[in-house]
Amino acid sequence: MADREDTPVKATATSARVIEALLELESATITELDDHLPHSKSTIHSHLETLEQLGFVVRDNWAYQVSLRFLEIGSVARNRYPLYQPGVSEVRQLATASGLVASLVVIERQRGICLYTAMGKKSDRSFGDPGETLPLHCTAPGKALLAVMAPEDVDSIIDGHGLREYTENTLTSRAALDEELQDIQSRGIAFNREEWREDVRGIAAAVEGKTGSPVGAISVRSPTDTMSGKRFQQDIPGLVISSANRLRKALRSER
Amino acid sequence: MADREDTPVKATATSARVIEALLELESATITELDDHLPHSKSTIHSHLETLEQLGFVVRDNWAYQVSLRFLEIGSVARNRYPLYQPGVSEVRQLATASGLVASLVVIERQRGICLYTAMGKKSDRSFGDPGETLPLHCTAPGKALLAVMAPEDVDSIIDGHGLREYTENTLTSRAALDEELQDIQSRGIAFNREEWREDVRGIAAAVEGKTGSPVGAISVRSPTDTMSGKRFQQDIPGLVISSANRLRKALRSER
DNA sequence: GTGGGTTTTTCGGAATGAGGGAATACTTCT
DNA sequence: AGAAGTATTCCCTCATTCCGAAAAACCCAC
Repeated sequence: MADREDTPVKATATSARVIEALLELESATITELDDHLPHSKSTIHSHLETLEQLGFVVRDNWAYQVSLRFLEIGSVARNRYPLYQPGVSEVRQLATASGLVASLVVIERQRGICLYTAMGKKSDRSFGDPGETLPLHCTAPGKALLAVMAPEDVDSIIDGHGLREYTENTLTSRAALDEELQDIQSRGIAFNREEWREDVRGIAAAVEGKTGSPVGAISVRSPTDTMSGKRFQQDIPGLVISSANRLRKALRSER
Repeated sequence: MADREDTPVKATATSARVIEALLELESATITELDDHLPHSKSTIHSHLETLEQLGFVVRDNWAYQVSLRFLEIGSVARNRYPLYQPGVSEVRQLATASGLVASLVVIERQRGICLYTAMGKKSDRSFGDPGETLPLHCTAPGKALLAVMAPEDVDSIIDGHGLREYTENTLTSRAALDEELQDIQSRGIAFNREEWREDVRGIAAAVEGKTGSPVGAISVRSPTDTMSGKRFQQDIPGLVISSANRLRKALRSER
């Protein structure tokens, strides 16, 4: 979220700010938006009316909200990923086999983004909604993806986002991260030991395209008590690796 | 898609047109967009650069595409619906029990919109993506919703959209539709007998809020050969009705 | 019903920014 | 290297965005 004032088309940026404010407030009136935005009420009113006519915003009396149009467009964006269709069934199977939360993650706009999440028996759905972003340097799928990326791309991402410390386990030095990525690269699997959130461990494997560039990662996560010992070191990693292998094969046969 | 030239903020409408063109073309260059849009290349370039900076569009060299940001925002829009969370598990259960495709549908912007779709054993995923719109007058969930709406709202929807004929079974006269809605209202269940697409039958029940206004519908659909006779008349309708009842109860206990 | 407080919507005017066309930079193929 | 096609920049003009204030709509209590 750097400077967003230098866009060529300012009015579109204003509309985007209105949408963003609607996201934060869930549902808002014009006066509420007026408090959260550096614009006059009449301006906000114009943009809301425009966005409503275009179908991006719905109003219930005086409460404005973002519409499901975003979901429709988002579905198109998601279906574009060749990983998606074969990934869904693979993630479901992985969730069932492990009993944990399994996700499909891709990289877009230098961020990790969740495409799909399936839940196993003993999992609570705390996060992992489609479209949700997750940091790359301190999650299992994020690190798995970084490990197969071109070094210059990794540099540009780390330079842009830094290595924010989420927990005491977060790797915050570039050297430590590089060493870890080397490790992940040689083993073909990435671990997250409560580096992002307390009491959440994760395991992930990246899936590369034919050029070696990453197309996504498949991952599972769970509270620490269900992810420790041999289960964390061998059993679950085995499931993840074979899922990733099946996915690679499915992708290769498709195109 | 009526006149969209009279929006207060024209630049936002232009950006929306660019996004829409990107949806149709899946992925496009500036010159391709130039052919599909009544704007100069420099204008299109400005809007694409703006949309990219705002995160709504991504580019891979010269191919522009809509981004997963829409999915993220769409998720927020979807989670706003109180029907969604309890509906997902109900739809899954219904899909498993029936072996067919089950969906959760709501009304927004005078259209039926699919919130979630689950698939049973013998179902192919031909349509039903989240965010997908479906006509109201010739689908089971659509008719179920119309049947519990206030008459004036039904009028305004029919007036706005008409009764387009999709197949020879589509109800195209207002009188026939009204009679059908009456029927649905008294039975509490709606049927679609290939009125929208050939060889697709559907069954749905609406879920009303405390004020009687509809909050959504739960439905199943399948090719005709698996939906006929007693199965179509009794077995599946029974499953749908009990699902809807459980959903009503779940909604009532939540708030 | 009637009226006050609140919120939305309309209206005009001034400054700015959107948009078109042509020129330039870039990439890719021959 | 040259050519063809593409993206990007530049500049100028007219339309438009944006604001502030006034008007209208709405909700509440009385």
